[in-house]
Amino acid sequence: MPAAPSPSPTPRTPRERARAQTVADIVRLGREHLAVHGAAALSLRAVARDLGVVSSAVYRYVQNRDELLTLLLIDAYGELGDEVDAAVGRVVEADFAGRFQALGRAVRGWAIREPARYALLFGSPVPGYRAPAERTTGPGTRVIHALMAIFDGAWRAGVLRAEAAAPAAVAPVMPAPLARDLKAIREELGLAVPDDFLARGALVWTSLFGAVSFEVFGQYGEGTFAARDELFEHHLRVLAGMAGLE
Amino acid sequence: MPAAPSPSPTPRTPRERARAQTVADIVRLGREHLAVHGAAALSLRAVARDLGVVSSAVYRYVQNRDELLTLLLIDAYGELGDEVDAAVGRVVEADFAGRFQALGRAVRGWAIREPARYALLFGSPVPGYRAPAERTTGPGTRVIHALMAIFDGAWRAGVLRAEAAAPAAVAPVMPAPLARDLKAIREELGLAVPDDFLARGALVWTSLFGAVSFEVFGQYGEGTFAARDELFEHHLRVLAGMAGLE
DNA sequence: CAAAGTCAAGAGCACTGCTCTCAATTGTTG
DNA sequence: CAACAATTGAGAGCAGTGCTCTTGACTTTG
Repeated sequence: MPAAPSPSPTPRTPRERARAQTVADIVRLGREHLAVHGAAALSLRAVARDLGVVSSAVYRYVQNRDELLTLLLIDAYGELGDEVDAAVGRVVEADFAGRFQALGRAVRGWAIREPARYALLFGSPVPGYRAPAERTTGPGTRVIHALMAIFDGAWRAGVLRAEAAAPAAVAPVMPAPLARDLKAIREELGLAVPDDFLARGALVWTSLFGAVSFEVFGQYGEGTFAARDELFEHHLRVLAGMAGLE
Repeated sequence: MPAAPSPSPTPRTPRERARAQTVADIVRLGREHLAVHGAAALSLRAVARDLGVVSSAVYRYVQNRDELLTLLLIDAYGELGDEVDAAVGRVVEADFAGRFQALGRAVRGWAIREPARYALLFGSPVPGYRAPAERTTGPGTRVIHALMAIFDGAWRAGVLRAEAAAPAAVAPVMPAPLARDLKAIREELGLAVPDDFLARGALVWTSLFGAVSFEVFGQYGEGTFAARDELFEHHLRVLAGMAGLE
């Protein structure tokens, strides 16, 4: 049973230390392969070769290819979350629009710098691979939490434009099932923003990643949109306005 | 040289007819495999087995795995484009908001019904595979063209809310490089909508696919948003408002 | 110091994409 | 209609993949 012992937060024995180091090396090499060749081309044998070890040996440290993918998933979520948090933290707390822009730029910057890892997180799911929710939901929700914290802070500060949320006939009332979802989310995250802003926040969230994905995955046509930076900045402004910021 | 003769719009000789039929069978089987197992798991050998033929035989009809992917790409783009066109056409031409909603619902409906094929079109690119632009841009631009036609029609009809495009300080002036891109797009598609609406149309485009991708790729959390239909309808309304429709 | 635990290596299975050769079939043409 | 040529399918084979199992050696621990 080569499975790693579950309760090993800090390696104590020298053996555990060596083992943790080897696993870390495997993740590092896997990250490099992932960045260069993409997720579907991630090969345990190639990692083993780079590690200077025969292929079967890595199965001592990693259960299978899927578990390595999970480790890389967590690793990538962590790095993205760190960069987003750092970027947001660099803007003064009261500047909600500025924080939102910083978040958006951080996501886009990381995605462009790490297209393969971004694809692993937000692209089409790897066939046959199902991310274990209990290990990935935590790191995977940091960005949306940061985004919602900005919107919620703006609401509490009273700087969300009420007119933005319900201009003209844009349904100010939520259907019951959706209102239930929004209520659960608001309670779980300890938010105060009302339904329409919350739902708009979700749309801003998906729209942000939609714009980034289009750029990273090459969905924009060849000739169209050479001014990617300016286009994204424009989108950020419009999205901020859609959320009621600024 | 087993490559198919380029100019073969309509097969004339019996051999060409049989050949075209075999290629069609391969695409059909490939589509089924794609729908069930996903793009990365698409196996020429498996298709050959289903075709009742040895693996090397299919190379007589399809150059390699990548070309089969290209055929499936075109096939999927075509089907999505057909469904979108049909859905839009079912709404009276003057009802621009209705046409937009129909387009959005058609995209989402097809994506949910065909997640693997949707992932092939709009998910992370298949590693090592580069879609040949000369064969895929045509079928691949039908949705955005349909979307832009709706916005342009609304503009020409004078029903785009001008206030939506430039509320308060939301940059009414475009940076020069972006303005150049927008000008080129407007001229190529024969549009009349001004810059800000055009850029917002692009954002609506990416946002629509962002929302659909989140849903299809399972990016929403487990418990969150059980009311997917209502959420999407809300998003459609907000996006329509963002574009200035309605 | 010996037992227990851990490890790397190698062989092997089933699968993949793809190439090449060879024989047979098939359609076309003199 | 028969001969020819193009086309096709089969099979072997190469290099790669994930993964399992056994074997022998090594390290840590009681």
